[in-house]
Amino acid sequence: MEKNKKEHVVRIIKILEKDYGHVECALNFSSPFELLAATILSAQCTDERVNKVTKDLFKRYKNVEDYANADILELENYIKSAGFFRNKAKNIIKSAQMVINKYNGDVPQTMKELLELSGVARKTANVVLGSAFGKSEGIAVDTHVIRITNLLKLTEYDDPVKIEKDLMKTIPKKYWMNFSFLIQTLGRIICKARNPGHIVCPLNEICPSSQK
DNA sequence: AACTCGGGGCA
DNA sequence: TGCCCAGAGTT
Repeated sequence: MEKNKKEHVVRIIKILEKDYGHVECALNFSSPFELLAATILSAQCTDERVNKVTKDLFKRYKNVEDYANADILELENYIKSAGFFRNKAKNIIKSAQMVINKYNGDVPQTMKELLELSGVARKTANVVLGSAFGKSEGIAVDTHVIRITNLLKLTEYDDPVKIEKDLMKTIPKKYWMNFSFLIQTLGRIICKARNPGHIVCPLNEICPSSQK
């Protein structure tokens, strides 16, 4: 029973990997702090918009010190189109200062420590742990994951904490990071919140919610 | 549990 | 032009 559920999820992952690959992160970054900043920016914002913003942002600010010493109004201006820019600018600067003061400039690599940074909750921490360090402690659950795992009947709740626990039981650990990436990609391109593209969906043979 | 924080995309 | 989308923090 439990074994069948695992095989079913792995089958879903394999199908999505054929279309969307193994990149394991939708955000562009070249250092752990850049990924942290990009992931803080991705709250309530699409990854495409974040990548547009970080293109210039990462040219202006080169390292953790640059963010820690940033003028908040200037930083706000760079990230404006990511939304909630006042909160996010404050959070990025505060997190940079904490990384320097508490961790000697290195982004911490545990869930417990990451959650203490500002602008970082479980979703962001899971993305950073998985994509920057390959040290997943959980599964990044965003609205795409909630919507799509419920459609697939892998989960049956709206509570992200409950969903993450359920998924951690059924998904083998080595797939944890890529699972979120693949579901988010599917959600962005095909299985949208409004008007899901059942006809062109690579999962339409498997998905209980797909009309045949 | 409810509220706040902004901007972009689409009808 | 108004509605919907996408997380974290505070009260």
